[in-house]
Amino acid sequence: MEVLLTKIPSADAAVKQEKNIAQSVGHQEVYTPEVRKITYIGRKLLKSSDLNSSSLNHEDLEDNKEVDELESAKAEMGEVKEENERLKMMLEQIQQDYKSLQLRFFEILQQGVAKKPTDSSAPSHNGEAPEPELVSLSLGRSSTDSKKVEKTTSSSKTKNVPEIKAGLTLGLDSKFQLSTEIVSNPSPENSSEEPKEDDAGETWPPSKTEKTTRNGDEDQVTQQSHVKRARVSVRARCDAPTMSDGCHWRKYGQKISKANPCPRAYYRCTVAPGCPVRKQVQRCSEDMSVLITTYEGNHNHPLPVSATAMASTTSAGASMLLSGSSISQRPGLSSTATSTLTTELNGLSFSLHDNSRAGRFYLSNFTSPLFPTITLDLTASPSCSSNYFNGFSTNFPTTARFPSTNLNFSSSESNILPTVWGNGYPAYGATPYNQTHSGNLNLGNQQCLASQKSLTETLTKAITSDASFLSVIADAISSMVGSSAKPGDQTDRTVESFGQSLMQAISQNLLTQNGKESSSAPSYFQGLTSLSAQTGSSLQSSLTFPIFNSASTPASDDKERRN
DNA sequence: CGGATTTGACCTGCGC
DNA sequence: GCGCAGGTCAAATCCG
Repeated sequence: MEVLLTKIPSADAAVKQEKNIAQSVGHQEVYTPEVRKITYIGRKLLKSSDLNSSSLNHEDLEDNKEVDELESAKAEMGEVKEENERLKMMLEQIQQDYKSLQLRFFEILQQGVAKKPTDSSAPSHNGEAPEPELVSLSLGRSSTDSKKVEKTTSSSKTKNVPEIKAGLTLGLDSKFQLSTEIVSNPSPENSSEEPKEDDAGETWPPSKTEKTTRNGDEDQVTQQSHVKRARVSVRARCDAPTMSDGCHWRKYGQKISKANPCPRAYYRCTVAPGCPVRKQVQRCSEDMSVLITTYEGNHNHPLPVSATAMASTTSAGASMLLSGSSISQRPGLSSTATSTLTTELNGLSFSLHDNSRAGRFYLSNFTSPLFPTITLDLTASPSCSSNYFNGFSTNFPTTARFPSTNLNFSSSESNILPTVWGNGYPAYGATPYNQTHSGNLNLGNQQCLASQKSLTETLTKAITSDASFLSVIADAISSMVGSSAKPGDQTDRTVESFGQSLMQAISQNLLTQNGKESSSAPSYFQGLTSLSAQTGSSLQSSLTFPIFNSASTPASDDKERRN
């Protein structure tokens, strides 16, 4: 009987320990092999205790064994607890770093755009252009490269060079040229619903109908919403007449603009009647292989799966743009000198440029100056990266009212995206861009060149072959930009951990957008996972990236070129 | 025959 | 007020 009395409490203790382990582990959300081991031991003890309770003829040796196992289990439990504490502290540290970095990022942004109110006030009287902002967030591009681009851009144009307040380009240094122009009107407050426009069904632009049906006050409101409407542009190398974005479009007009000899086609979303979303498609005058697509408006209907990625991209881009605009209007912030902040994250160079004195201007030359435009530039080739800036800068309207933000997702692999967004049209693998693949990975750290190249390739593939990933990046940046900044934070590690912040934001957006979908993860995502794992981010491996492949491709390109 | 595209006309905003 | 440019409309046309 004594044996039974001693064994039963030990079994109870094992059960209690197992429960405690489960509770503590569940609370910490950390499941280590040690925990599983202890749990297994506890179950084992409980099982043996049940057996012993039924048969009272076991020896004391077995009892001593169990006691020893229990002791060891207790010791392991203590270790696990300590490890959990360490992990918890690490998590807190990472969160603090992320927050501080985010705050620092916004400080830099605000410093970059703070000069705008003081500068734009005086020159506006002289008819000069208000200075748009260009926030530069460069992936895989060293600061010197960025400066070089800026230098070439600014040097090539000395007259009509409005200043850039701040530049944010997210690019992989490469020769691959892909960019798209998306126009979207979702201001943060209007992105979900735009009663005045979307509810009306047909609203873009509302000038005609509203003028006849609304009074003056409503016109003011309309004008305000009109001003609020943001455009997101994406430039892409594409031989197809239009870029596949998953939606169905109907062409309703075509015009030849003054600045671009290539005709501009106007499309209207026909997925649902009354959808206010329009898009403009125009080829780059400098490089006919570059297709510039401009989206504007919010879909008032459920989107096909293949169209959600681009829609989220436009929405995120527009949100980012509008967020930046609001920041730029903050008063009381002193201007800062041109600065370039660069950090290297696992071989990727994150550059933050403040071009407040760089004297550059970035605005789409074919989008109306009435609309704030964000350009997602995935190109870095001579014709559409540096020349892209030059070309636009020379054609910028001098009365631009809104800042333009450029996101440069450059890639050296020029053959990736066209095969995806170009509806399987022949890729640009034969172009010289491919030959400059690794030579332009100017990441600033020769020691990590191999890993840099591999990571750059991974990200490049992800960005260029899948617009969903692009949207994730846009969302990530949007979330970072859209957050409120708090002054007075530490500045030492902010730049250094900026890349971590970005990657965390990307990871979070990845999980948010794709976490519930399951499919085989693309190879580039595996690379991203490893990249993110090294930066303290957590990624899951079961993500899916829908590819644009179902959109209509109006066969009007030849006819357009005829005109 | 129905849907999509073309294309000239028209509207609107802006600068001079 | 006029001219210009961007954007849209709608009849004509094309195409599967």
